Amino acid sequence: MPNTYQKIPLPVIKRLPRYYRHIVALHQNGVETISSKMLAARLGTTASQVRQDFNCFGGFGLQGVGYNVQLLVRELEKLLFSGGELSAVLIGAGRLGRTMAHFLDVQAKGFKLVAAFDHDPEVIGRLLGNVPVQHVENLVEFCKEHTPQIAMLCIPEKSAADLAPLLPELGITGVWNFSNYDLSANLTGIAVENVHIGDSLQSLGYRVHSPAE
Amino acid sequence: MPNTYQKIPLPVIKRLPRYYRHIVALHQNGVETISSKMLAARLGTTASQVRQDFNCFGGFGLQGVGYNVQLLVRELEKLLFSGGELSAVLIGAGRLGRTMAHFLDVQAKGFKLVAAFDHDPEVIGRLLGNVPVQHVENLVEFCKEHTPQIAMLCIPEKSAADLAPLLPELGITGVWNFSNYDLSANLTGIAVENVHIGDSLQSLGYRVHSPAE
DNA sequence: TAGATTGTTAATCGATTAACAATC
DNA sequence: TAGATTGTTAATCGATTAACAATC
Repeated sequence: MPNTYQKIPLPVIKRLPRYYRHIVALHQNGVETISSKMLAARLGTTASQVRQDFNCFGGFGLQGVGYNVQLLVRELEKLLFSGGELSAVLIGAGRLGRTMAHFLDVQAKGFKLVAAFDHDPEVIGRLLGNVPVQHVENLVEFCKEHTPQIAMLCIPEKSAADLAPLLPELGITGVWNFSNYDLSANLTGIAVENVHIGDSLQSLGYRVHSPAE
Repeated sequence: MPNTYQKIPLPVIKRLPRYYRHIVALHQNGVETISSKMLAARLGTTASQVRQDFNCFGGFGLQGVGYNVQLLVRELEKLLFSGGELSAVLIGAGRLGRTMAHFLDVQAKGFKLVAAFDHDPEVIGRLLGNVPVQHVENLVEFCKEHTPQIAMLCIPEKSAADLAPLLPELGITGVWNFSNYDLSANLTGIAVENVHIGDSLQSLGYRVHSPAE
């Protein structure tokens, strides 16, 4: 089916988790049907955007009626979680890395921590969940054997820059990047999600300081 | 000077920390001058964008020559850090909260952790840096007395929803929000920076799963 | 002076919002 | 049938990119 495919804009994809959270909440409150207008009001957006977004995936709604909440839950779960559990390796088991690995493993749905790596003897051997931190020199062999899909990068910029070119060879298909190194530009065929908490905080500082608006 | 003011677009503000990082690196490498073209290449963006962005703050460059790196460092530091150190309180001293408070206090420039609050007896009394976790019932009084500027929200969605309307009264001018509750819509006059790590991970999952692109 | 590169205006692109015919 | 609300096309808005005159 060539040319049938329609690219989903990234902004839409990034809104999916938020839709999902709100729809699940509605479902738990026993709401059975919701209009784009009411959903938009909850989310602080416009009814147009809700309809446009849902229609990227092919109209879940019923004209004159609205959206069936249960169906919406199912469709969003299909979008977000079908395809099975994703296995993740942590690279950099410092404080931030350990916290994020715990988050992924325990609080997030659809992900599993399968290994953790560091070069600091202080943290090697330490347990994250039931995964022990290994020396990073084992990383290549581990990936060859277990083919994890996700790499969590919680290492300094310099180390990330060194590691980046290796990622495709390791078979990694998604990177959750907490390092300052900007991966997006340098990788193709690998999904990258950058979480630059330092930048985030700095930009907040600017806005608090600046007289503007 | 009415109407002279020109609003800086949020996307530009969010790029400032990244410019700053790269410019500092150049400065440390002894680079004295850089053109928008070369800087853009480093950043993976366009020369046009670099020039447009810098010109929001009034041309730091010299036609025919480029940008003086040292001057750029100074100007960006003026933008990002002038106005003095910002004091921050942590609300929610769980694992994520403690990690982020540590980051803000120790790794980030221009911020200082001055208090931490929770309601869990398990963590109350515990030290973060040299700040002990207090019971959250002390929050209002603490803010009245010490007027911290930043609140770090590391609490569940429900608690954040309850807390949100209080923030203006507390004199908070910036929120670094790690809760799922979407503050942006509900606050005016307070800068909000949302870090939705759960959403971030979920959207990565979608992109890894989806056949697209 | 000639070459380079900025500051700034104009053109393009994409995302958001509005409008409305289709239809439950 | 009338009212409501979607799916979808059109209009608007803002951000990014391109172009070029100003000027070092």
